[in-house]
Amino acid sequence: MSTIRGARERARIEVTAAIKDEARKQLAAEGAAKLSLRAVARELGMVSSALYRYFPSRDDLLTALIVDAYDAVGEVAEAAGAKGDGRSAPDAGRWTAVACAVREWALAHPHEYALIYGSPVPGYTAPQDTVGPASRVGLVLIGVVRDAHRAEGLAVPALDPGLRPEAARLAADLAPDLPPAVVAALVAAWAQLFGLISFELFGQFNRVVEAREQLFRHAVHEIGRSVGLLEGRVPTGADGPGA
Amino acid sequence: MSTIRGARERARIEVTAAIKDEARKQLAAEGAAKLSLRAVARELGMVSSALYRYFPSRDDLLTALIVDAYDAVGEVAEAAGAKGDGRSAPDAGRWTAVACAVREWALAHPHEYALIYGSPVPGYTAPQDTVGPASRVGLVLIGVVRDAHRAEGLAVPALDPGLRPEAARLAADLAPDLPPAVVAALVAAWAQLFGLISFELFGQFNRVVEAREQLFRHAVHEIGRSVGLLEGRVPTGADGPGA
DNA sequence: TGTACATCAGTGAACGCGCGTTCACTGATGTAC
DNA sequence: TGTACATCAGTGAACGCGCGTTCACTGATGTAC
Repeated sequence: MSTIRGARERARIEVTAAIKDEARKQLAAEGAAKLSLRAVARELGMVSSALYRYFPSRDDLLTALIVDAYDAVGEVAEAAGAKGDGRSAPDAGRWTAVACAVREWALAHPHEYALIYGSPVPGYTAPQDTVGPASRVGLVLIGVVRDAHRAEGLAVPALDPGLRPEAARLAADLAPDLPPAVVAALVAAWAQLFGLISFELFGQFNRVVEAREQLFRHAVHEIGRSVGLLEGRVPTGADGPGA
Repeated sequence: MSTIRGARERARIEVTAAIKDEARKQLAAEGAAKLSLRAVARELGMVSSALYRYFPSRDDLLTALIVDAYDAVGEVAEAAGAKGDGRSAPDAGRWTAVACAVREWALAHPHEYALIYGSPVPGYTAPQDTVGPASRVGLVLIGVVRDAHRAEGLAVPALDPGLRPEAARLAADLAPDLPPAVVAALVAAWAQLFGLISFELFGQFNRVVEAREQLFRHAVHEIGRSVGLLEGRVPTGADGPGA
């Protein structure tokens, strides 16, 4: 029924995809601010007004790209988080695997990464459609920690009393089954993880850091510890004793 | 001698400053990608070609704004780092003070922050002039940790063997007087700190985190611990025992 | 199966806009004698 | 102090460009009888 509805519908799906692909190419070449409907149409051999059959405006095309990007990185994170799923797996390893998967996706798609985790596009405000896809990576991180908690493999971190109400609120919203201290630490960890990726991608590590993957893995491992994940081995080598 | 050289020179300095101020205003209104020489000139009651007496091109104006922004946040960080300077001060407190100062500057100047710590402006490559100013915040953080180290108030963190060569290289480049493990942790901490600020500023915390300053302070305190700074009190409240 | 009509993808011209940069110029400010 | 010349900030017109969006249109694809 809804599978194949005829040439018209199939053509529409294909052309829509072609427009998004070409737009992604231009994103990679010029950045989001310079993404232009006319240039996309030109490259596809269409006339610019034809695109309006597919996207009512430039902003809607941007929104579609943003949703796709969130979904792409979310999928990659979910796949990495699923490997060796369940409580038998070493959770510190899964945590690192998810972080590394996100980083690798970002390195492979720097402009799509910038689109969703960089400075907001001026004059553009993300509509409601983006919030679901935007949360996928976060949910994977929560999932890893939840599994560790269920397996009693979590050392609940200390919680600053001043942060207690906010931590309780965050936990109620995001993961009622986890200790508030863990959820608060998770939210911070989430931001810190993307901070490492953004600094690498946006050039702040240029002429400073060389062994970027190693530094990343090490830092991610430490961040994992900050949310309570117990000692695993860092894949690049052995650990010394902790503080 | 070099102080006052006549009306022409003074006028030049004033007009240059006025151009940068107006450009900063437009940055705040529209973002870096849409910064336009013509709009700046228009707002100043000049003709667009007149700006070429002051900046040889749009990119040079952008560079000047970038340098100014790095200098502004660097100055703020240095001031916060200098308060209670020397080894008698509680270094964890200074660490937090520097981080909070940077965050507050960022909240007050979101577009200037985005200009230097957000996604790179497409088609623009930062010239050499920016590297000095760009390193000021990092140097302040190194300074705080160095003072702690001199006062023997530093718990040198464990170093993953796989990271040892990179850590040694980083230490040689950035702070030969500090243990390599500390320098590697510092570089990661630097990125993580800005990750927290960027997530807040770029909207990732919208509808998620409410008590942002508290979460920030807490996370910064933990990051300070990850580089080896010893227990201080978090200004917002008391700490529980560590892991 | 065949015809009449509806749908809709794509066209091409046009609207009105803003941009960075160049160039020959005017006229005020500064300098040397 | 006064004159001749050099410097240089700012003008105004122009160049060539690209943009998002609208609109009346053509012609192919799909639908109902």
